[in-house]
Amino acid sequence: MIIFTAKFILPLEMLKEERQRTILNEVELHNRVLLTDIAEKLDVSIDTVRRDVKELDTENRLRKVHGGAVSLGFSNYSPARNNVYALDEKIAIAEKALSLLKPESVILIDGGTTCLELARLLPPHIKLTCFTLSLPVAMELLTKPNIDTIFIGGQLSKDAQITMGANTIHNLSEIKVDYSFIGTGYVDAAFGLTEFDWDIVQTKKAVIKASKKTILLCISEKLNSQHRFKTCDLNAIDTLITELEANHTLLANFKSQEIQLL
Amino acid sequence: MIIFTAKFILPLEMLKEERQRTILNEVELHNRVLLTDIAEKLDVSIDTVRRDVKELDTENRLRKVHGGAVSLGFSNYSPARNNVYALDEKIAIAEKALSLLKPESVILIDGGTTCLELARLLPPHIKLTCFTLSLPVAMELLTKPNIDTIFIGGQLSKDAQITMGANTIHNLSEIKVDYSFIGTGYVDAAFGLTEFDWDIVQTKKAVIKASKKTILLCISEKLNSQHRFKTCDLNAIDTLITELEANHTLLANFKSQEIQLL
DNA sequence: CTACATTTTGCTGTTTTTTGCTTTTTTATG
DNA sequence: CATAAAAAAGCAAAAAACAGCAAAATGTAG
Repeated sequence: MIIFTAKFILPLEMLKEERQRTILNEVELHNRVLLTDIAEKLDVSIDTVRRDVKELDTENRLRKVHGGAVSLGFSNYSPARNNVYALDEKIAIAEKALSLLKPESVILIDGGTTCLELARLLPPHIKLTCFTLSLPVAMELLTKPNIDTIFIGGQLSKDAQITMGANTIHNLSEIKVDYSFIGTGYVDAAFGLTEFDWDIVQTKKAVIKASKKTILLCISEKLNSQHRFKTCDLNAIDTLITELEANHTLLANFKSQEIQLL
Repeated sequence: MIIFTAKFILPLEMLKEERQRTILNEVELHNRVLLTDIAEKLDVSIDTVRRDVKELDTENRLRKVHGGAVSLGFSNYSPARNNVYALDEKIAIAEKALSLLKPESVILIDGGTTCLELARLLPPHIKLTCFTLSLPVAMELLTKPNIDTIFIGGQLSKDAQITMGANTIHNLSEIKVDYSFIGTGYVDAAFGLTEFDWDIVQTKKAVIKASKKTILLCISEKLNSQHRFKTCDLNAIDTLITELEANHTLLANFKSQEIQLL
């Protein structure tokens, strides 16, 4: 494609102010800009744009990066803070899950941040017998006075901080819980639950087998994604809890199945 | 003046920041990613992804592993040990215990603050297979790259933060380790090791039975004290480690026995 | 209106960063 | 120990940033 640019046809001389305003707008709209794009769009040299962006950077109105600029909120993170990804969504899911809990029942809580959130939010008065294979979940459950915690032994995975492997699977084969709350790496209406890791899949299979009912906790962002190893089909799951309303568009694919949406 | 500008079909350029943000999202969403997957998804070379992940790793925003990256997740657990009683003594004991460790051996580490200190001080390079029934010890062992950790399952005690009970004892009956490092509530040259709690005694008995050699870690303050339930006689112990010199007066009673003092 | 200082802008190298490629080394795994 | 995959190291091309300079625009004062 060839663009003909007649420079003198543009009589509107832009003030520096206006230019910078435009750049800021662009950044706030798209979270990022390329210097070259701006230069072309405003028909000024790349150097001018660079100088503008540099100024805006020193004024802390955006952050200049190699090749462009990004909005300040874009890369904001606090390393010290307890930064769980999508924490609000996970809390919403955990709260829905809580409504399923019947006192005196025997449940199993899987690893992962969503399940950990469920463990955190368990009310102190509720009486439960709770199995888990996640170290952080177990730590959390110890703080609940009325929960009897049983840890499923086995080889510990440094990444997932859960026990897995043959011994764990064998131990799981000897129990049967009323409900298990599990997470998954990926879920798809057609392909079911999948994982990145083969060992995790084996463990999750054993968990599902050890459960009368299985409840999947899953933020909507994971819906319609898949990976290498398959845990189970979707119909092995009894209830799917996301942070969305049950009739949300994104859940349409999952609605037809014999699965309870929450 | 007329300017002819030949505009190329840009392959939608991505800023480095955007790429890294995408990688972080993926990691936080699924807990782990493959470098190759990311490279394909973002349509950049594997080297670029590797460099990005390396940067993010040094910034402590994820952990780089062979072939991919994993989320830091909840691994930033550091149980405060500000208020550990007699910490210096316990560190001294743990350091002596370290000298007993042979690479590639299979050991068991009990619960209690002294044993936890031993776990903390394990050097990162040493290769060990390590059993434990203590939640805090297990958490600590997860941070050691070359230690294979196996958690002995069972019912969790809220006080001691270890598994115990029939299931734990049964699980212990099926293993045999080279060394076990145990603590005790009370120890006396004549009465042996005793505890306040009956269940703990049963568990410790099972631990000793599962060990070729048993090493008792014990601060001198506990010497010559006793309580209600008996774990074992002193001669069931192979090595006694205190913070004292082996020829200290307080250890006189223990010297006569067929027990190694350290 | 002119003379002159100041700011802005675009242009010219030069330097730095980024990125993909190749080769070598290391690591994982059977 | 052999094989394959991944990481590391080094290199070169391309893009971007930078520094300096000069033309143009703007402002100011006489």
